[in-house]
Amino acid sequence: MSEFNEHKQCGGKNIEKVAQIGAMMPVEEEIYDIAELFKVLGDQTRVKILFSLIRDEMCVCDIAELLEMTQSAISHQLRVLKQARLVKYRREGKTVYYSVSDEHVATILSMGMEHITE
Amino acid sequence: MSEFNEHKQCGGKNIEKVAQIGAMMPVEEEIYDIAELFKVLGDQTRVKILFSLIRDEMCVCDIAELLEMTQSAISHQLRVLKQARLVKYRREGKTVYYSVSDEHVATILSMGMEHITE
DNA sequence: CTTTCATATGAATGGTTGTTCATGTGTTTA
DNA sequence: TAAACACATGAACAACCATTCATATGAAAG
Repeated sequence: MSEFNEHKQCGGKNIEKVAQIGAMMPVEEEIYDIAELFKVLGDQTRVKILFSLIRDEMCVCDIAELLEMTQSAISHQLRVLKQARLVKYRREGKTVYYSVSDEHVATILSMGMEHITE
Repeated sequence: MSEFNEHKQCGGKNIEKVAQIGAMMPVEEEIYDIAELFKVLGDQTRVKILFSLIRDEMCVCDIAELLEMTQSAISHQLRVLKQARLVKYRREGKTVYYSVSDEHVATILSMGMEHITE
């Protein structure tokens, strides 16, 4: 029990436990992808954009007006969200309408909302 | 002199829609907190730590050994996770054991895992 | 008390990132 | 055709961040 859990210069005797938990760890690529996903969600502007698009699709300049930011800044962030497959778009003439890629996005955001309100 | 009204046609047509969606937006403080939460989750090292602690509590040097990183780096990241209330700790002599603060953490991580595997 | 061990922390640094500015692309209209 | 419009994009810059290094707590053992 505890006599096999003693430390010796930081890391001598918990080899079993470390190996066991290490075996359950997702592979490096999955870790990378998950961190990248949350990194994309870790920005106020992008969170605001997603909360907007959850309600209804919107064109770029309407998002810019809503968030009181430049069209360029919004466009840059939409690119990041698009690359993370969090939003999709459709073209209608000069206008491009963005929307969340699926209902999964709303779920993740509401999980975040739940965590901060407790 | 609104620099946000540069796009005349687009901004003019959708005033109602913009106002409507703006009214449904979470307040600034909630947006900030949600973005901060995801920012904490947006790092490979912290994701690995959380995936480890989901299985069982662990002391700092075991985490360092598992992830093949220095004790200092792990300690710094545990501080970030602790401030975000994602992990808790208990002291036992010289050793400090960390664990996830609640089962909510596993839910958020599995949501991320779901999104990247499609 | 002194030493050793586990962990915490401050400072420095190299790398990353969000916004701005200027410009480019593609579409519609005059 | 040319002009106007909606959006995209490259470069630059300041702000931020994760790790390293050195050092500081704090607890148990000698």
